[in-house]
Amino acid sequence: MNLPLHERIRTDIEGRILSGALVPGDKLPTEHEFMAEYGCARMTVNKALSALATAGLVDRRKKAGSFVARPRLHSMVLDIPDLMQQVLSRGQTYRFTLLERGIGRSAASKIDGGFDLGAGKAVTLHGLHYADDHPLALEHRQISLDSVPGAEHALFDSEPPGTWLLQHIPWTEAETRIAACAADTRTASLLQLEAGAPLLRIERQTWRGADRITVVRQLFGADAYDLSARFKAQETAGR
Amino acid sequence: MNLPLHERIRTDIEGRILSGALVPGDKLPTEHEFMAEYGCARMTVNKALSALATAGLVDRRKKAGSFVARPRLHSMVLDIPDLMQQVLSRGQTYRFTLLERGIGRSAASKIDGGFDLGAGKAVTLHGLHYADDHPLALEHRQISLDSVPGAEHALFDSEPPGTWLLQHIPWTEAETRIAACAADTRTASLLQLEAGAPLLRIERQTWRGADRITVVRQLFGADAYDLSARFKAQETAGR
DNA sequence: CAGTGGTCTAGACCACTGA
DNA sequence: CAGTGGTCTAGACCACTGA
Repeated sequence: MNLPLHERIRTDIEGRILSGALVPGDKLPTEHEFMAEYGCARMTVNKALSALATAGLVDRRKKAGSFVARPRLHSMVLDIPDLMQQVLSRGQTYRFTLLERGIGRSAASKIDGGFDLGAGKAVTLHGLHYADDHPLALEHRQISLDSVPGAEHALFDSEPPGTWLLQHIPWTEAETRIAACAADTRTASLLQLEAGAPLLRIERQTWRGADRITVVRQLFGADAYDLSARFKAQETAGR
Repeated sequence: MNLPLHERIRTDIEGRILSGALVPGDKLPTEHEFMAEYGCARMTVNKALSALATAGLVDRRKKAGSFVARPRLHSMVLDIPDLMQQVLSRGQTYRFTLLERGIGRSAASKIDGGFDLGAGKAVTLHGLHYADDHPLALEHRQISLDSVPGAEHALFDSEPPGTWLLQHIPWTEAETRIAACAADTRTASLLQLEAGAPLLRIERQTWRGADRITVVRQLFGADAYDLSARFKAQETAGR
């Protein structure tokens, strides 16, 4: 427990805020006052306060000073591990089966839900994820061949398309939508459920810079999956 | 567009990584080499590289140097706006109706799903969120009276419990689970759906430090709600 | 105008860890 | 052992913005 000084200053101030000794809106001492309090250079105080500002715990305004920020509660970190990894880490066997595969204009077999690969050519894939030989999720995916030419001849037999993509094309941005829906008869039979059974639907589009990489929709049986997210309040409130 | 120097160095290096000019595993120049390249002090280079390390784009190892990090893809930022705010921002009217309210040991009417307020006393609330007088979500919530004594006499008529809590007890940590389920007959009738209709189920527990604040389960009709998350790849990969 | 934070410098000492 | 990043100092100049 021999933290650097700027970390100790940071956690010290953080403690005053989280304990409620300082409440949102309260003014913090100035950097010069902290310098005197901790007997250190201003850069060291600045590093601690800047980190707290980046973390969203503190608002800093020139001339006015630094203030305890009002909590922002509009985002949380959602853990979405790779499906194959997650199944394996539970000690189950994992398998992916490709049901269907086609190549064409991406608009032709568009995945509904508002996501869109644009006008170029794309590979369209339908497949099933299995955990311990029980169907876990039905996947419908398009991969842009403009952005990922290598997808044209990839087999997707040993690893599922999502895992393959991660290793070939790191993405820089993704958008995810999560909803519930009822299974149609075809989906129900593939997932070994009854028609109308509730499904968790996850749709995601990913980009690399301005290039659209892939659009995917995954359907999970209600008992098969849940998402879990753990969030420490201000750590991602930076923007 | 007159960024400070450390920001320009940062975005410059970031550009080399995102464009693919530098790939994961590549060694970056040392701080001294960057000093020469940009003609600045080492602290300025250090600030840029430290920010990239915090963002997860770069791994830094003493003696060895700085390297382009392998992408980590296991978390994304999920926007979960306040329900009342979201309804109002769509231009709809919002209303919350309390159906039931009780006080007792929190264990007695525990919300299933693994979340738990512990042994203390708690207020239990059942209520309905309405958008434009149409039921949007059924909420079942417990609030710890040890952590939030003021909840005992709060009315929850003008604002829903979640909004009330945000303004009284800022939380520091939350865990969320998301799943699909089928509506039982009582839930279906309250949400004006048919029994067995698919629902999106969101369960959340929040803490303030070590204190458990609240456990909530919200059930949304499949058409009524979806979650959306947008994620820029490495920005939250800090941990 | 004057106080505040934002940035930058040119050094310094050190811990760590790979060669 | 030697190179690297981690930290810290004691200054400096400046832009911003509230009084």
